[in-house]
Amino acid sequence: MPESQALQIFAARVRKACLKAFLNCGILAEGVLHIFPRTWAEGTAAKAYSTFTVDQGDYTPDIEPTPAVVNEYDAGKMKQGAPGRYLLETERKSGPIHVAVRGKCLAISAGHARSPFFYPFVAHHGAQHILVCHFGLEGEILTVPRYIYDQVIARSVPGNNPNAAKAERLRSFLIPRKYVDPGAREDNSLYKINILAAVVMEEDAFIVCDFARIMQIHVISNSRFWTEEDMSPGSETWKNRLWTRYAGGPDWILEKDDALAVLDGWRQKVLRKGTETPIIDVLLQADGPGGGIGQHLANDLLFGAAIHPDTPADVLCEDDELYDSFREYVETVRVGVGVKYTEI
DNA sequence: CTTGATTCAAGGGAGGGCTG
DNA sequence: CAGCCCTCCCTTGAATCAAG
Repeated sequence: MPESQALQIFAARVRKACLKAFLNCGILAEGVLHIFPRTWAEGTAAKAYSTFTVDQGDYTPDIEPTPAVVNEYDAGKMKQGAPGRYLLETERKSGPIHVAVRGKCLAISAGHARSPFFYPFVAHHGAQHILVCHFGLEGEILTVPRYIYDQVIARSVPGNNPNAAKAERLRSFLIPRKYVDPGAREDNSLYKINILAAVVMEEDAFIVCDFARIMQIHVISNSRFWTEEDMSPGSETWKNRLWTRYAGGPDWILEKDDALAVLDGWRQKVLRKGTETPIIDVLLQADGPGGGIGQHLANDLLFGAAIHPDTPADVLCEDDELYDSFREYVETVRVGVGVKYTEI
């Protein structure tokens, strides 16, 4: 699910569900962060690869001191003293969920946050972690009932890597047969799922999974509690910490003025230096004027703007009328092309 | 030498097509 | 029919190639 609009819709649904829960029960949905190093990629001799990175900030483990039982396979992949090891060794305290999206990246806060708006009289102590997801090729985030989540993570098996020793380290979780859809393949092999991390609530869990193990996750911790402000466009956290791990942005939906400025700057550069790269390829560059909108949305946008994807960038930039029509179309981009808020 | 453009590898499941 | 091979799915970033 590397698509901007799919993430925006997921985020909108989470916010709606949280608001509904608050209106019905008077509390915000709370969750804790689980990580599963046993499912993470480890790269090859020829190519280094790291699924996980962490920004510990000023967090200290004594904030969440309750010891946790560390799974042996997780411990094998994330050794004592490795960055982020504190996320394994102690129990997380639960806290309200906040969600933010920028381009193809999604961020979910979990654990011990207290919104000053909803909890004006509660002491603001404790820690919180934000899980930032970069979905890469085929990663996705799903919502599953908590009782199913508990069954699935209960048992891990060797993954499908042809190297048996490596498969032992790159593990998968076993999906109980009763949850396999009718019509799925009918052989005797195991049904597996790679859950890299999860935000776990009382009745549901958001699971971050990727059969190819190519997506990447980044955890940001803090000693002070996070706020909704931290997860909003323009905040210090938003600008300097939340999204710095992965290339991309400004977001065409949430940071439109900045995105248009980048687009205009890109045009000037093309006019000076010229490039025949097809506009579709330009939009797919994470650092380019598309800011990481993803392949499907880029094609949808060009279709909506009536511009052929293979149009050379200099043809688009040198024609005032063509460029202006494209720019005006970019200004109309909302939560997703062809998707109305009412459908969410 | 610099810059830009292109190629490649990383990952695992699914399904089509072929062979024994 | 089992088993195997091949292709598709699609992004990132390093490596390589090409042009100025």
